[in-house]
Amino acid sequence: MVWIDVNDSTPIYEQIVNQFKNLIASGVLTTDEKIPSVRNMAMELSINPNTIQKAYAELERQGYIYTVKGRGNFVSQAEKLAKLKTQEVLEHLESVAQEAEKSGMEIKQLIDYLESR
Amino acid sequence: MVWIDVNDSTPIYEQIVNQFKNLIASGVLTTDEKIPSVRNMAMELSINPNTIQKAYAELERQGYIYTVKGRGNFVSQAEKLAKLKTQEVLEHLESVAQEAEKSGMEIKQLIDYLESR
Amino acid sequence: MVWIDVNDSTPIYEQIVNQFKNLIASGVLTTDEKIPSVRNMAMELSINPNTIQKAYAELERQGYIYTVKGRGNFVSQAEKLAKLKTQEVLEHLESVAQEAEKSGMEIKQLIDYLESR
Amino acid sequence: MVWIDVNDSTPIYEQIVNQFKNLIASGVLTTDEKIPSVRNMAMELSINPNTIQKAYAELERQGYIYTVKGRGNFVSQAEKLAKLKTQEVLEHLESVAQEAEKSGMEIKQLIDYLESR
DNA sequence: GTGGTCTAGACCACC
DNA sequence: GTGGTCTAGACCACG
Repeated sequence: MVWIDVNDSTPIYEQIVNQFKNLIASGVLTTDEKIPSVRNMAMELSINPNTIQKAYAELERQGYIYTVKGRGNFVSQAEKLAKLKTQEVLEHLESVAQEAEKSGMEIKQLIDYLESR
Repeated sequence: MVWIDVNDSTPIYEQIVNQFKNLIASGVLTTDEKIPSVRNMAMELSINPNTIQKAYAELERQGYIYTVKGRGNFVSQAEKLAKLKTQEVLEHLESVAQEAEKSGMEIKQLIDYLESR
Repeated sequence: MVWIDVNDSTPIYEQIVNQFKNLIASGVLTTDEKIPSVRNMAMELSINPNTIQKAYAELERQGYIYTVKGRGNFVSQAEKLAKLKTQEVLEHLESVAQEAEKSGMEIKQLIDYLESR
Repeated sequence: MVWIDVNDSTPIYEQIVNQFKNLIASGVLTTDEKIPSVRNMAMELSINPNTIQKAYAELERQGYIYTVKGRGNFVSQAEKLAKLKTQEVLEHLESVAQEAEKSGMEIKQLIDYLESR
């Protein structure tokens, strides 16, 4: 369900965070569903438990999951989260749009690219 | 012409690189134009010359400027570079598009956003 | 495994880069093998860590190694790199060939030299 | 007869030295022929006379030209110089050969390349 | 004055 | 522990 790419320069914990956000936003993980424990996840990916811990803490901070001590980590209300993620993607899109403008491109070029994909 | 944002977590040298790439791509800096010397730039921004050095080395590596020892740094053929930068922006756009798909969004949402800007 | 020659006018970081490229191309270092950490290398050669850093950054840029933050630097797919290095050597050979022609020599002289080595 | 390439990272004075060495070795310039004065050369190439001075000094040091105060600079015995240059080229070839061996290549590959040019 | 390299020492993010 | 960035200050080659 989740995997890591050591060749990718983005921090491992961040790779994990991103993948969970995608899984939740796309509906693969549903509201109140339990996600793997820190230990299991660490063993499965054979990485340091601290790294998983950090990823889960970040997911909780951003509101994607909630923690119940002694029971595990669970997905928050997924419908709301989909909107959250959508907004985040649009913010990234906004960044690209601004980058394009700063370098003298027209927004139309971006639209053309998306349509021709 | 160029400034740095200490609150921005991206490395200073990278901020400088990006700004020069934009200035060149947008035609503000023209072919063979001299850019500020390492020392002047460092004093103006009150940061260490080594940091500017690193930024300029990266710009040269990416082909945006060329260096003449003892004389300074100069803008490469700007027309070609604009295309280079355009391609780079489209790659960033592609990343966002893939991120959108992974989280269950439709590309149309992105196009809508761009058109309504 | 690696050493530096202070009498050599080529920059220290470049000497290190070249030696690693040779070690990788010749198969002494194999795919995914870990190379010494920046700090260890610096202590062993008793030079500044920044210089090693620069060398490793250059090796990564040229695709010979990849970096995992917090873990270290590792050799990329060595088989492909051997071809890369071969191509580089042939480019150097081409330079010599052109130099020979400019100064009125015959290519045959070069071949004779290589055969009589 | 001689020109400089500012985009080339090799020092200007060295570019001039190399070109004269080639012109002499290939017989374009003959024994005791006068070469342009420092001033003329500097004006023609629109560069600093000091740079030409440095180039001529280097050529004299290597035995390619000799200076007569108040009269100018002249080409040394060209036949000997051709051999000198030949030897230099072979030394460069030797460097490439050693580089090839260090990276696990066969000398035959170099010969093949030269023959197929 | 220009860029290029190196040292010494520090701080941060990541694992 | 790892690599990445930055500062401060120095020396060299080049023009």
